[in-house]
Amino acid sequence: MCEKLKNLKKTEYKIALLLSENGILNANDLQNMLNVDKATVYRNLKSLLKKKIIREILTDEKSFYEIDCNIHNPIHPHFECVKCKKIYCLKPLSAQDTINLSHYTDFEISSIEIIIKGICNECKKQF
Amino acid sequence: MCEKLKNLKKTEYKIALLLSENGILNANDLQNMLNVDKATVYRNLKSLLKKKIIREILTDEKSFYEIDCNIHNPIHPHFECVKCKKIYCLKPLSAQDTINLSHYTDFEISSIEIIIKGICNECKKQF
DNA sequence: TATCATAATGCAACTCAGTTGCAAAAATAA
DNA sequence: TTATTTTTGCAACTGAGTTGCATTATGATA
Repeated sequence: MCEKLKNLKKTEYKIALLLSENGILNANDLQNMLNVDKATVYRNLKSLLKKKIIREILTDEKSFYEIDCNIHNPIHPHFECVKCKKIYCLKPLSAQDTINLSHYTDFEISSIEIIIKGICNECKKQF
Repeated sequence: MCEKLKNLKKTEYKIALLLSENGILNANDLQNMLNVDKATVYRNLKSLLKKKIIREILTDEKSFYEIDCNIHNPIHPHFECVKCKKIYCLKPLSAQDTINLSHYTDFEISSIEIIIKGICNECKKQF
């Protein structure tokens, strides 16, 4: 359990816990699991994002969320299957693969997101 | 001018040209520049995407598009300023920075998108 | 415990990017 | 020219995410 997760409000904490246990989820998943209004889900997701407790992964249609405890869940690329729309978390990049951001001095960088698109193994079999 | 751009339909071609000349644009930009209905813009963008003539960059609120002529516009990371929402094209990764995708054998990869978020120089000055 | 202030929630209405059905217009074929 | 196919405009729709507001829950304070 991450230090970060202490001192959260009730619903924030529940969301953080669900994401810790289930990996990557979208707002609708969370709404169903928590049985609360979608406005409540989105409001809590926003405050968790602001506190940098969760990360957002944008896809074609909706956003997904995952916990941001660097030790337990280091930053990693995501794979989006264009057929089934499922999101897969990929292995974190190895040290030598890590992108060198030091050229980009014109920007104050706060986050990086690598999205790889294609077709997953399951869908490859089916089509 | 890319080979790819030959044999396009009229509106497809106009969009491809605008993107070649202007870099990165969104659907609304294109609608205004072309003076056509937004449905037409989106339909043409979709077919250009399918033909792999343009690339799509997803951001928080809307998508942006850029031409996909590998020589003239190689794949590169994008920077999204969280303040002004502007999208910047960054220098392509150097050879040693290029991500090694060979581990990800469970997936048939078709595209990669690296989005870096933060605050751009302009906004840094202002706030 | 009762009272007050503040924060969190539910609900409904809204926004806005993107999609879709359909009829009209344009392009192409015959 | 006429017939067929493709593209467009329009208007209505979809669905993710937001917002205003009244209600409920929480927490502080006396």
